[in-house]
Amino acid sequence: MGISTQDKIKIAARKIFIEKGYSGARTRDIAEEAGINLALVNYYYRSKDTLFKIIMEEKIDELFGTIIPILAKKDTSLIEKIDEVVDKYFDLLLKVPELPLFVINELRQENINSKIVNRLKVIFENKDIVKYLNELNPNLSNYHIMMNFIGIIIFPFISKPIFVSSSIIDQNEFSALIKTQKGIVSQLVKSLALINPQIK
Amino acid sequence: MGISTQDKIKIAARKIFIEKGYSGARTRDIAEEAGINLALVNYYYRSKDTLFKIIMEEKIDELFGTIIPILAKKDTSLIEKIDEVVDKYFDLLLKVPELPLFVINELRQENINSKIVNRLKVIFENKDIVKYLNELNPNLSNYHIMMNFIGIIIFPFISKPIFVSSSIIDQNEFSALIKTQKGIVSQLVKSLALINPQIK
DNA sequence: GTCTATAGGCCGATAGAC
DNA sequence: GTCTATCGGCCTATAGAC
Repeated sequence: MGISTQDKIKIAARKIFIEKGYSGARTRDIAEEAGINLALVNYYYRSKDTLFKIIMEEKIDELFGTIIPILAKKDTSLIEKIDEVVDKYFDLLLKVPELPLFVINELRQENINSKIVNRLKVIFENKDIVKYLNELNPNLSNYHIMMNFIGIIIFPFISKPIFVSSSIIDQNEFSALIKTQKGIVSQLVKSLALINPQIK
Repeated sequence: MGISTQDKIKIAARKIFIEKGYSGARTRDIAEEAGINLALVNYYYRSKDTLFKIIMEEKIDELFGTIIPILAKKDTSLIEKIDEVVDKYFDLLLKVPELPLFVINELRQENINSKIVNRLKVIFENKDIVKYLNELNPNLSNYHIMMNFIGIIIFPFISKPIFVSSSIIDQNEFSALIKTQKGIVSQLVKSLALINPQIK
């Protein structure tokens, strides 16, 4: 069984939108990448905008959805949760390193609809998650913990373009760096426990 | 003395490019923001592309140039250097929080020219900087130290869109969070010294 | 230097044949 | 469902008047 035309378009759209962003991507790029006729993009998805919103929603779920079921579990310790989240994120981000930068960058533009906003709110205001994360360091606010927790995990992937597109390192060296980075991240997240915002 | 037309265009271009990225920005937006006639953009800067490259170079210097003179100083301790870098970055990024995301995102596209690449290389391969930073943790490679050092400082600003555009927090709350974040970042950078990539 | 007007090309979207 | 052809609009860039 081959892939349906509709799915070919979606697969191509994922690649092109992530690569070039909404305004940099052309429906012609997507059609070419999918190996189908330009008119079919509109036939199946009505407009570039509709297609983009579908991809965006999917990617937000992929990026933030990973974290919910793990952190909300009731029978694991906080340390186990952290290790599992770091594990899962590195698996995901090694496959799609551009994901965090794509999502964050498009969130900044006004392409957002209320559906996406609500999805984010559900994640960040989930009471179980807030409660468990707070155990990490009671001196810090929920947002600080959340911001630093997520930030420490994803920043190696966000900073990738600095090192790779400037040819300071290449793709292979980046992959090697990331293997060590995983251990660093794991320890760094746990060291959030030691931080006291009162002292300097 | 008023501002020259040429400068008005550059000031407007900074704002528009940072807000919308290269492909999302229109020369019409820039002209309107500058309060001048559309044709003058091309009169003074020949093309959108030329103007963009000027802004980009300026912003890369702003973002990465800050770090060089501080880290290369010979008469300050590593801890003093870290504190000064964190200080300077927070001053800068409180004024232009969108700066890191803008630069990194555009680096990812192919808009780069060799001039910019070279500038990055000069920074990341400066022997003094490499030597001093390595004192922080001899168990880690230069790139790991550099990546984590820069990453820890800038990720609060990069993750801003996640929290702000989803209305989880607003601009004022973000500013308040950032004040505490500065202390966290300072301690987090120093805790890189304790990390051992061997253990898990 | 600054304006108006427009060229020229690209892009999203659709009409209509098969 | 898939194609070709094309429309209409927008965007960068420039020609030419002042």
